[in-house]
Amino acid sequence: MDTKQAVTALACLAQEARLEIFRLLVQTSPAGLAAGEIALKLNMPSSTLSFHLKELSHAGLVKSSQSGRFVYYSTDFSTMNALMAFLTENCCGGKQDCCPPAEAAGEEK
Amino acid sequence: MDTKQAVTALACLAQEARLEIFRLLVQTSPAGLAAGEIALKLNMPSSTLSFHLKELSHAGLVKSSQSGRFVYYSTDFSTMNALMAFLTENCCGGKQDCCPPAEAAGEEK
DNA sequence: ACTACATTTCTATATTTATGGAAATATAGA
DNA sequence: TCTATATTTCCATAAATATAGAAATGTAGT
Repeated sequence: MDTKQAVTALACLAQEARLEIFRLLVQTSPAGLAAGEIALKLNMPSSTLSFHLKELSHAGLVKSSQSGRFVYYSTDFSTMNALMAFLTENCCGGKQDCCPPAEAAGEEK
Repeated sequence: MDTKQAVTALACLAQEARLEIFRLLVQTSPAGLAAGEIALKLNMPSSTLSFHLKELSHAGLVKSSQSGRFVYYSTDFSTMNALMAFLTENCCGGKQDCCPPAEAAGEEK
């Protein structure tokens, strides 16, 4: 992931409505939710939701699949993964400090 | 860190100029740099830089300390830490998947 | 106090982004 | 085809954000 992609992904999550949408999809992962269900749960006009879903899709943070009249959205974890790696590397000095995974390997600095 | 703080921090980093500033400060951590040095390195007008530094300060991502006529800026890792924790918890389903052990550079799933 | 330099605030402007109603599009069933 | 429902696109408007020159402020040395 390069800087531009990171900025796009960050900008996507840096918006209350979109962060809510994304968190909801994380919670319901991997099944996902139809657009209408999201709109209902978050009490959001469909056009506004559609706008945000497009942004999230464009940033690669969510993926969609049509099923009949419904469009299901779900988290694309690979992008979130890449974003976390980018931040760890570029914004945490590569230090484990910023990434507390409670790992077993025992490497310490 | 609550949602509002997370959105503020994310919005701060979701801007090319600010991300550059922050990365530069991470690289020069923990010493930090004077505002003028940053402006020089990034070739940025001082007023523009000052605007962005204020944003970063307000988000708690950087801290400053005056020394004579210079104001030194440096990374506040505790906020970045909290942001990473927030993302891991809320946007990665609490899974380790999103928080790779940093040593596996080119690992692909 | 005066000068030099560092940084911030003021100000205006340009640009981007968010919102939501209305219309259009897509899908399925009778 | 007609109708009902799901989702998206179109559009206008409102709001937030970025940029940078000019002026103001702060700090130190003479």
